[in-house]
Amino acid sequence: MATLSNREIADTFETVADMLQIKGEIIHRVLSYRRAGEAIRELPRDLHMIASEGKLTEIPGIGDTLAAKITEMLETGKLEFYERLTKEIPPGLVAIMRINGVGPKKAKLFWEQLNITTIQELEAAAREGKLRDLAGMGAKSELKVIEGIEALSRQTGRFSLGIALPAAQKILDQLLTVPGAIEGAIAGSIRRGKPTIGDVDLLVASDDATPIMDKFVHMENVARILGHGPTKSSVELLNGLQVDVRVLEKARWGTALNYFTGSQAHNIHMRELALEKGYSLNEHAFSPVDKDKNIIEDAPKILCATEEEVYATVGLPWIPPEIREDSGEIEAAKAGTLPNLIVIGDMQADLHMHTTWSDGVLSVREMAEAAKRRGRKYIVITDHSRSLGIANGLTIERLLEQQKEVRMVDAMMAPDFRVFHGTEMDINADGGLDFPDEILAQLDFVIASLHVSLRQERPQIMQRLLTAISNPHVDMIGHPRAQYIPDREPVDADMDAVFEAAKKHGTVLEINANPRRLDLEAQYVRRAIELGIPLSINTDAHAEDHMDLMPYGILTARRGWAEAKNIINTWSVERFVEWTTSRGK
DNA sequence: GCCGTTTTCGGCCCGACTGTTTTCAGTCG
Repeated sequence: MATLSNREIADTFETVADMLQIKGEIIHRVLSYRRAGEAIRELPRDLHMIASEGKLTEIPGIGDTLAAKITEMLETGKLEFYERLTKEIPPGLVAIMRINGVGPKKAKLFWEQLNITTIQELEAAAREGKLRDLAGMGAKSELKVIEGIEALSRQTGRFSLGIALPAAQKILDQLLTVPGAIEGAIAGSIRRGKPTIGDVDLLVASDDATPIMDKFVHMENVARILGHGPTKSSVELLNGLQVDVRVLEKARWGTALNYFTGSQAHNIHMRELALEKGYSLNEHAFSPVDKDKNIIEDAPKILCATEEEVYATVGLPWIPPEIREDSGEIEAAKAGTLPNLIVIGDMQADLHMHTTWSDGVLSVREMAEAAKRRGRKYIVITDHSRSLGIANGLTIERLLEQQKEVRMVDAMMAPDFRVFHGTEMDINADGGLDFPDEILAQLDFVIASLHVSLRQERPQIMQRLLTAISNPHVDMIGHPRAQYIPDREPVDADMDAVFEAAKKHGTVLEINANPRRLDLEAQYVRRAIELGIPLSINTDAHAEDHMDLMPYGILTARRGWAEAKNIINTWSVERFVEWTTSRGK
């Protein structure tokens, strides 16, 4: 039977939303499909499982109608409603809407007036000058379409947080050198710690926007100016990254930072709360409204210089940016049950790293000292195992040889700092583990990870993962979904079953802090915590500077509502030793 | 199409910028 993944169903709903919008459906119906698509995309559980429990309508944004459509897709592999729509609206128009500056109205215009249904046809028409005479179009709009198509072909999709965050900081630092710039912040999805970034949102407080905007659009790495207004400008950088800058007065910093941090869903919820309190909220201020929700012009507005004031005005405590997704954080804030999210200072240890014994660039001693400089109290050396030839994986003989060196370094650095010996053992393609139990029993901490044959079918992947999770010597699964951002999709794993097994065997699941991984992702972190599964945040460092990637792991954990108590490497070394010992080492 | 200590019907967040317009529609976030 045809089976669809959460992602394919989310894609279908979002495509349906676009098609309905081209049709001119009322926007709220369109948004329902779009919101449902987003909700499904972020779901930590398989829709099959939720459907079999009859709980589809418990997903926020899914009612009876959409639940029935999900069920239809799960059972038949397709959606009749979508099939019908494709006969009415050419699917190519959905792709045309991805061009910057082209929305549903223009897509429909090009289609109805010129019978254009693909990006290729649109580009040809634009180059022949056929678009400029259409109603509402002109020579400039025609040029924008061409530029938009060129930009689209350059685009490599979303950027990883590890690329976007440093780039954003660099630009912000430049803008803050402009005289009159008082304060700056990175807002948007970077501030919320999302693993992939669509565009960069920067905020600068100043009484004079002009010089800041000028500096911004004339930076040397700007490929194209997308907009240049008095308070807001946008550019596309040479690497394709889009950056937006807003300049505002310091007195409105709180509302602005809150608004531009998002998420959009969180903002909408905040504005609804504001209306309940008798105010219209925007990025500038709270404005008193009458009972028809019209702004009372001469009534004094409330300006907020800090985010704390914004939340206080709607009767809430400040909510950390990482959980502003309208996924329960506002309800938790109301109830006084916001989590006490983990911070970098809670981290006592790094349990996953590599040395020159396999594919790292520093010795055991050098890694230990690098970790100590960063305030860690203990580490585990976990080089690759024998089957991973490309990474110079350790044979049993070399592993035991390495253990002597680790013990020596540990003796040198103790008691202030401890170095333990472990492995990052491959879970082989045939489902076997790369070291026998009697060898694993001699190690302090055992990670098992998937590195090869990642495109296997779900039954093979699950057999491998469950073998590793249930082995009594395996303490942790490294980067459990084996994704690589943005190029490689995660393995096809049944995460419900992974969680069930991890819970049963007390096996730790890793939050790999490398920004190319960030695996587990936040929605799975949150689910694992709900189920009481121990987690760990590690850098997987292959060099000294990789140890500085820990904050990315912290961001991901915070997005998953993690507190220090959920993360085992916040433990003292004594507790860690006690725990590994209790696991039969 | 969703949702409900204001509602099972009637609501559903808000503004900046652009390009085409003579006062605003479309797009984006």
